[in-house]
Amino acid sequence: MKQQPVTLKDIAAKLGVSVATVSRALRGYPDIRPETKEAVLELAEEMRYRPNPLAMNLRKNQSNIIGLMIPEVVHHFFSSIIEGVMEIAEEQGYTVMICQSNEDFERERRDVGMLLSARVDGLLISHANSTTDFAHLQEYLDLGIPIVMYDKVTDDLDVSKVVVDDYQGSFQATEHLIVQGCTRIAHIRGPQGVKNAEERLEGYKDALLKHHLPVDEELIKNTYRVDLAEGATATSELLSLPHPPDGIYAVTDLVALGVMQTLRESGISVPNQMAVIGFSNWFVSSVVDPPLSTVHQPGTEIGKTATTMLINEIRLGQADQSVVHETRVLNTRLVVRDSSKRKRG
Amino acid sequence: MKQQPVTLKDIAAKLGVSVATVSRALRGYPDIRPETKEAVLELAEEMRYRPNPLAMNLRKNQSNIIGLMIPEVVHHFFSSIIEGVMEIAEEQGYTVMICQSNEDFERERRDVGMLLSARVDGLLISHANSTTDFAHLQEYLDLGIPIVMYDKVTDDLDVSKVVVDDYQGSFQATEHLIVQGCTRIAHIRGPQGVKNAEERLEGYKDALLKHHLPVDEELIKNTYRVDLAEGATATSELLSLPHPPDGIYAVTDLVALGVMQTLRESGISVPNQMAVIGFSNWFVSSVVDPPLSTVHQPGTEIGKTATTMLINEIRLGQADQSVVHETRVLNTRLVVRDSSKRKRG
DNA sequence: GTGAAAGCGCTAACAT
DNA sequence: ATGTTAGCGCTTTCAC
Repeated sequence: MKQQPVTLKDIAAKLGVSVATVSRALRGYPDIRPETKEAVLELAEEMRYRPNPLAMNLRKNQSNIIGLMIPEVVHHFFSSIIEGVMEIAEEQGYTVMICQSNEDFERERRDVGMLLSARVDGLLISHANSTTDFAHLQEYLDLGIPIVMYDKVTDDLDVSKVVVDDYQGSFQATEHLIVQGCTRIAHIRGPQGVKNAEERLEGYKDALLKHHLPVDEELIKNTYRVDLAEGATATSELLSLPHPPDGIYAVTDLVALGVMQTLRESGISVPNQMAVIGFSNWFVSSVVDPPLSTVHQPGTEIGKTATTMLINEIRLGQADQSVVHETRVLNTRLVVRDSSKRKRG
Repeated sequence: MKQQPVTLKDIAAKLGVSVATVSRALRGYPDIRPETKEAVLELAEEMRYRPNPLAMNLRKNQSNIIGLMIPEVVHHFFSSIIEGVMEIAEEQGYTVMICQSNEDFERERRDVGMLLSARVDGLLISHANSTTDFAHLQEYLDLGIPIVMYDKVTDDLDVSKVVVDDYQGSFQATEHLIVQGCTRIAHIRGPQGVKNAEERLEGYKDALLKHHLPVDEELIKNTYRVDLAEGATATSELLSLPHPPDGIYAVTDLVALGVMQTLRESGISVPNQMAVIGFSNWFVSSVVDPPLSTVHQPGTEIGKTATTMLINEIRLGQADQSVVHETRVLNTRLVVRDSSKRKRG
């Protein structure tokens, strides 16, 4: 009932030649008689021969699989990264094995181990917010398996990295609010110890300093899960301050949406009473009312760049050549929409 | 520099036993001396042995890989399906290889072939809107590789399927608008020949008929790419009708968002002048203003169900047992938000 | 120019 | 209870 896939042996048998000859013909090996080659190619085509990657890879001791650790699949920013990764991987003959950490360190460690067991040739990872110990990744490096970190990276590991310029993006977002006339700008920040959250905080502070505005710790709110609800809570707290802000810069669009919902419920008009800006440029930001200003992070580009770098390192490693790690910083782009656009005067 | 992964041979050598013994100890084979077993287990742990799946799979002639064809990765509905698929796959020891068809038939055919070459044990597919020829899938069936279709399915193939009850969801959405007092309800429909688009159209028509409302072809608009812009265009056309509708039911939320944008620009108030409802329940629908009523499609459940069914068929096939194909219809759920909620009276 | 044989890491008869 | 052998499909010496 279930027909077996065609193997080299099948072709060899039908042609009365050896398996080796068929193999050589198929991979365009030089020392082969043209007629033989042609006969093989023709029969292979006719029998719909497909090389068995498991056998090939076992032989070469490689899998042609790239592991991708991603915090959340259902998330515009991350799914656009996946898209970029897949595009390059497919183009280069690699397949992608995706695992979702859900921002959970234990799960990350388990899945990273699973990918190692699956013999991935390289790993792309944005680590969970809760990750502080990188021993599970060091294990890869000890085995000579390259890692490229993207988005959430750490200085603790000597690997190549792809990040966006969080500091610059954050600086621009804050400065934009200042230019719009805001003088008390709150920042709802990301989790402590997470690099890009820290950089965004720095960019925010430096923009204030540049414009001789005070950095008021009262106006800096923390998040932990970085979600809608935390944006809402932080906003309520900010509104109940004796001297509330006139602008809010949220660490990510989702949080900014929570901000906007609470403002709407509180009858505060955006942008005139309160200017709002987010970070990431999710699709949803463009369709809410008022459309949310934000900082665009080039998700697909991050995915493409990281994958290109990783495959490059994989190939260098296979050729026993030395690799030089590098950190690529991609530019963000300020996207001004109505939520921060004050009328002139 | 690059240390080789530990193999059974390494363990056997260190322990002075044969490879077979080590293999047996590791897989809990009965006929083995407790001391031997313990020694093996201990050393394997110490040496951080990980079985090479390529070797095991080559032996068993299976890959433990599930192929997943998905129209678009960056799409809330589809990424939640991916999440469901990954959850079950990981739980069952399978890995997922994802390919994106981008609604392009040629790309779908190519990628389906690539997955076949990668020797996937089974295939999950939502076919592209443009797919009418299913020979590339029949090839799987001929090879005894199970397929489960989800979301976009066809009657042309004898395989298991997972769909949502588009007809019922559509009927409910339309009836809801009628109950809210709409008497001229437009439908912006999905592409011709695509099954779920046709079913939604039927549900719409039948709801009108049930309530003795005429089906006016003028009020049925087509889409091809099913995007924001088409929703906007269709709305403009509907508004310029001599007798415009008082409710719009769009085939999917994205289209409904285009509808809402155009209505806002035209100064038409939602829901009172025009009630709007979409389909799919994207995350974005809950955060727009007014929040968009819609029909929830359980994406994660679709992914989980389809994967469970597929793995089941894979295992039955491996055990040479017969499989019975079935079609699972998951219920949709009407989500009423402000875009369709008319004031009483 | 082509065949024979070894081996990638593992499992499963078949021996002992 | 353990070792020996063969083989999964493929590539790559080494012969001839």
